[in-house]
Parts: sequence; structure tokens; C-alpha cells
Amino acid sequence: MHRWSQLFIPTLREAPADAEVASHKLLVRAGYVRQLGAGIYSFLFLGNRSTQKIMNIVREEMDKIGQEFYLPALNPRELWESSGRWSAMGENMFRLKDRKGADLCLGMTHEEVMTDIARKELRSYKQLPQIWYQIQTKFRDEPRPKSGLLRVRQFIMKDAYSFDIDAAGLDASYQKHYETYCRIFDRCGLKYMVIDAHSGAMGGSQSQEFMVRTPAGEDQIVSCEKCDYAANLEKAISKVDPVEDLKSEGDGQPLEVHTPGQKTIEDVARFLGVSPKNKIKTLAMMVTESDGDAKAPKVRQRAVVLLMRGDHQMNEAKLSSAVAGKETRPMQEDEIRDLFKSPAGYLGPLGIDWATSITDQSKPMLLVDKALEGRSNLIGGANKEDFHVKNLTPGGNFHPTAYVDLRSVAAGENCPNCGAPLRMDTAVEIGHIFKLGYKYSDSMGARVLDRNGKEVAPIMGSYGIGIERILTAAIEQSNDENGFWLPTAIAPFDVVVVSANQKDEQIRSASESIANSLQSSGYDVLLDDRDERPGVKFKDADLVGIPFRINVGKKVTEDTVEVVRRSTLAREDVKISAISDYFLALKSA
RNA sequence: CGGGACGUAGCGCAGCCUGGUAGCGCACUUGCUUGGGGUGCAAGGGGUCGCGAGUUCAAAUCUCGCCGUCCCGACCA
Repeated sequence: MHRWSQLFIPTLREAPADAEVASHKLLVRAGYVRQLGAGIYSFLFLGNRSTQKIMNIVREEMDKIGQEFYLPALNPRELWESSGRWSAMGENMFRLKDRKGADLCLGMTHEEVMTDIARKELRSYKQLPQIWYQIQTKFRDEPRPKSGLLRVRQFIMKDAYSFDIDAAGLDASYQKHYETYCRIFDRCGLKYMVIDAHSGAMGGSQSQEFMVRTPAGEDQIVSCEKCDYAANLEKAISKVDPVEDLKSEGDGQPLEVHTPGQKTIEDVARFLGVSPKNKIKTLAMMVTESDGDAKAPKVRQRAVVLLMRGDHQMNEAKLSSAVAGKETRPMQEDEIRDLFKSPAGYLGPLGIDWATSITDQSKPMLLVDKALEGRSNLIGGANKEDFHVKNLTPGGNFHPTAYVDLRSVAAGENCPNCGAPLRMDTAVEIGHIFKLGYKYSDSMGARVLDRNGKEVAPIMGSYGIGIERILTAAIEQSNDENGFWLPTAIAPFDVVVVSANQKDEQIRSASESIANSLQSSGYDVLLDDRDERPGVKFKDADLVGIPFRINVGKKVTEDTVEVVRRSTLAREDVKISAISDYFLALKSA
């Protein structure tokens, strides 16, 4: 049993001025954390108790499917060179030199170290599958740390890695993690959802994120109320209602129309009396490509032009996938003139020699959004100031390099599975499971012998959970102006026993004995034995996230105390002799 | 990295425009008081005014540079 009077729980009446989101304000006010620098936080007594409980849950569940390791945060450069990520990680990686001048970095993730162990030690399919995990500190030099503990530069992650002999094995390891993650987040008492995620530059075939809805989050997620479809906006797809194409005009060949001063989609559509749905939006981008020479790569810029339906928005993550993760940026004015021979506002696909396939690197690419596939008689720019073109038909009078999905889903569009309207929410990512494939075993040279004595690369998965984000998300889900309440499993204490008046001997001793008996029944009890006025103690009790409170006051003369549930503030008189049973019943309920 | 704001006691802020004794609330210490929702009274302690340079007889205040923090954007395996 812990006595408040002996503890360091520095609660604040006011939130720090630079805290914006609820969890940040409350974590500081409740004395869980203190800030040391941008995206760097110290965990004090209560904060540490909570994250330790979270880690214990994670550990208990992970131990059922894997083995716990503990890897170094300090990594040599050569290791990261071997996977190609020393340069790929860019500025997000903290780098330092040792006294001999050798380069080191602080680990952002541990595919490299795990794969290094695997390549040195794993020899046979008989040793597979393996699931190795750790709970360890990660360092990422985020360009913009923000929102208290939501985006930080040093944080604790449970990261796990699986090694299997084949894709079926990976499926099984992945599924184990899926189920384990559900158990972990269920035990932590979170309301979460699992969504399809964008694979990003990690590649890989499948990836799902565990998300908690909250306005404080940074991710946009799309979900269907009717069925279980849910995806990150970076990945989400939807059904679009069919659009009636315009009738061809004249001989059906591209037909220039004078559109003086009409530059935007809306202007042109209004001017010509058509819907933006019959217009083509032309986006001019440049992609940075290298020739793949690892030692002295030649880098060059190449034009990539995107065509979208006039009323659709381009999604950067989808574009990134379409160009295999290469860097893209909008074209500058002179680059636009070079390619289109026209000012912006009148750009279109005609008159340019486009690459005929994705593999043809010699010409500019024309990527057309799938929503335009099969459409006809669209209106686009003429590549000539003050002119647009009618009768544009993809695959007819111009030929896309490829049709790809580039479109951002919008709220209210139709679910790809069941057709019901989709909703959009912001959310915070608390876990991510990932089929990596052969990326690291290939690049780093991990090999085992298969059943036929043939050398093969093991197939990998990686799986992460943000420990502090579980705490933060729980607070975002359950707070009011007076504080927050955590699920019992991750709260620093199960119950706080508030002695309303330490000077009243009967109240004081009743508080002691209640706290003692609950503690010996297996609850984590905090006894507020401070010589403070009751109001101060109640305010603090409401603030610090403990789910239950027992008020010990004047009613002790009737052998009665008051149990307050923080989430609802519902209170109930309970006989002192029945208090253990009362909590026992709660636990089994 | 681009745009914006801020930096004065542990926390929240005023003072700066118009240069001249550094102030308020909370917290803290001591005493009394009070005892079911941040009790009241009194007396105290605590500040290189982010750092550095410049202007001036004199700088928290004006000028320049740097650092730090937050917000928007870019970015975010």
C-alpha cells in the first residue's frame, strides 16, 4: 500500500501553456510526466507505474507466441549500410561518432539487428519459425515532435520480428500477432479498430494498423458503419457512382475550344456548362530516380504527369506507391513549360510522347487514375494558353503509361464492400503489423537450408506497439475538465482511499484499515493520508486517472464509506465490512 | 526546412509600446484558523527577466545575432 503523503505526485492546477491536446495537459497536470525537451519526456512515479503495467500486459501476451530479447539502441553504421537504410533513413536517424571517429546511430527500429542475428545464427528450416521480440527505447529525430506524448523523439516500443520458411508460415506468424495484439489492446481496455494500412517504402504484401479514434490523432482513417471495411486514407478505396460521359462533338477527334482566362477546373466547367466530373485534372510532378548503382548512383529528375477526374483529390501516399516510393514534388514553372510548352492552367495529355510502360524510363510517365479508365469525351487542357480540348478519351486519342489508383477517398463515398456510406475519422496508431517479405533477409543475406538442402531466404514480418501511445490514447478516450480515468489494467492504482479528515482519529484509522485490507486482497491501493482539506484530495483523486475512489468520511460512524467510480462519478454507499467483496464483484463483472 | 507565436520565481500571467526600485495569482515555509469539492488571516523565502553583443548615464523594456519551446505547413520506416 502506498501513502500519498510519502510520494512525489506533483499535481498542477493549471496545464502548461504549451500543451495543446487533452492527454498532454492531463499527463502533466496529474504528475505523470515532465518535459525535458521537444519530444523528450521524463516519466515520474505515476506515469512509470502505468507504462510498467502496460508493458507487463504486452509481455505476458507476447510470451505466449514469442521470445523476449533485449537489443542495443546503439548501432554501428555498417549494420545499417548492409540493409541500405543508413542513407534511406535520412535525417530521422540520430547519428553520432565514437572516440575513434566511427559512425554510430541510435536505433529507430530493429529489423537490422534482428536480421543480423538471424543471418549469423539461423541455418536450417528446422529452426523456423521464430518470433523474437523486445520492449525497448527507440530514437527518431522527428521533424516536428508534437501533441505531448503522441509524437516524440524517444519512446518505448514493443517490436517483434518473425522468421518463416515460406509465405504460409509468415501468414501464420502474422495471424498470431493479429490475435495477440487484439488480446493486448482488449486487456488494456482500449476501444480500437484494425485497418488496412499503406505499406509505404517498407514494401511488403500486407499491413494492418491498430487505431484509436481521437481528434488528437494524426492519421485519417476511413471506415464503413455497415460492414467491417476500414482502411487508412493512404490506402482506402471506394466505389464511385458512374458518371454519364459527354457526347462526342464534331468528328469525335480532339476539339480545341477557346477558354480565355479560365484556369481552374471550376472555372472551365462553369464556362463550358459541364460538370467537373467530365473534366480532367492534370497534375505535373517530378520524380527523383537513381540508376540503382549502389556505389555511385546517378540521380535524375523525370516528369510524371497525373490525370484525375476534375472533382477528385490526389493522394500522396498512393502516388508514392505508384512510383515505387521514389521522391516526388510538383513541377516548377520552367519545367512545366519545357514539357507542355504551355502555361499552367491549360495542361493536358495531348502532343507529348509518353512512356508506354512503367519499365520504360526514357520518357515522361502519364499515370491516369482508375476513375478515368473507360471514360470518354472528357475535357482537358490543350497545352496552349486560353484553350481546352473536348473529346478526350483515355486509351483512344492519348495513351496512358498506366492506370493506377491515385484518388483520395472522401467521406460519404460508398464502401467498396457493401456500398454503404463511408465515414472519416482522425485516429492515433497504437500498433502496426507488417508482412515484410524478403526485403531484409535478401539485402542482408540471411539464408537457411530448406527441406531439400537448398539455400533460401527466410521470409519476415515485423510488428510494433507504441507503449506510451496506449496510455495517451486511453487518456484521450476518457477525460473531462477535471482529469481522466484509466482502465484498471493500466491505471497506476486500482483505487485511491481518501481520508476526508486526517485529524479525525476514527476516519484516519478506518482509512488505514480499508486500504490495508484491499491491498492484501490483491488490489493496488493508494491511501491519501495527507493533511489536506477534503476538497483538495477529491480534486487530486479526480485528476490522476485512478478508476475507483473510496471516500472515508463522517459515515464511518455508521460503518459506511462511499465508493466513487471515476468514469461516471456514480457514487454508492458500501459497508466497510463488505468493501473487499464489493471490489471482488466488480472484478468478476 | 518555410510561415506564425512565445520565452519574466516551480506553474499560469502582468510589466515592454513611452528605458530609471521586478510585480500579481497559485504553489512553497511558519503560525493561527478551517475540515465533504482547490478554507480564511497574517508573516516570510524564492527571479543571471532564455543567452550574447550593441545603443544609452541607465536595458526585462530599444537594436542585432544566437538558443529554446509551441502551433500551421512540408515531412513522418
